[in-house]
Amino acid sequence: MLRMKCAKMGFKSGNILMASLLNLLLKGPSYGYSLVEELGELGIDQSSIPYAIVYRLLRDMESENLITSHWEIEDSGPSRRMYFITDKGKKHLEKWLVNAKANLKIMENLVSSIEKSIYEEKGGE
Amino acid sequence: MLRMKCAKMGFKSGNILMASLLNLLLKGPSYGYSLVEELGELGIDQSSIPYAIVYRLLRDMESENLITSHWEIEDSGPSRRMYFITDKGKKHLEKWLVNAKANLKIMENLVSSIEKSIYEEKGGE
DNA sequence: ATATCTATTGACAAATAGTACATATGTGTG
DNA sequence: CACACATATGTACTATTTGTCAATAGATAT
Repeated sequence: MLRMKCAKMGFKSGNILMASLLNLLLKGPSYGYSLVEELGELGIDQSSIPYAIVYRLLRDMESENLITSHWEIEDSGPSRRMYFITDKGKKHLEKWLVNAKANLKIMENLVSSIEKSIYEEKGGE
Repeated sequence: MLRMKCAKMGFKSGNILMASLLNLLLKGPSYGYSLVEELGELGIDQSSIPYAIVYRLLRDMESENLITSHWEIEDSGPSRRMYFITDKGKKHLEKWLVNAKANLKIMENLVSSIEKSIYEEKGGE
């Protein structure tokens, strides 16, 4: 708990960004640039997600065989590296989900414990 | 969102461990070795919390004035560095709480979105 | 004596995240 | 045409954070 230790799931698995990307790719293949925008459409402050970080993460995920890619040459505009989720990626996401749900409960407990402490500390009771 | 970027709260603030420690110190002063055990009593796998990490974090927190400390010489056993939460530490914990609650909602949304995707992917509908 | 428990710390290594810049194609505009 | 701009990816470097290992030291038990 506590640190959402990555080692336990292996490979940057505590990473929420990775889970979000796998989630998007589960809905269909996509590429780096677009994925950042898709995240933005989900109400996430896009400026907080540098492209370089997403690109790197995608490459790391590919080297872990969670996704695969190939070049897609466009008639207009630069080529895109299209990514596809693999079976391993799907399983990984499912495992992440189980872990995340457990972490959520821990966080909820911590939050309510802190709320109680603060209330009591302020002379509630 | 997504990365629970520490920079936003400043100083390792995404750290759940830190919040847990501040929470314990809000209930009363304590010292490193004991704090690890207190965390253990909360059902947390103690082996996942190396002492070195807690000790370091406490020192970092002190250098940020979230806590203060002084040596307490025991009649029996080695001396202990007793930590006390400061007003700044209390305020910090309150701010952390607000942020954590927001992050919880984001995580909940992500989790339910992933659950939905997986369900549909598996031929639910 | 020497092993074990309590208690803290320092030094180093590994993992993760962030910044800054480089590259290249295509489109629109003056 | 020259230039800016949007699309698209990547590399190199830096900084931060986390994890591991060993050292130290007093007290207690065998």
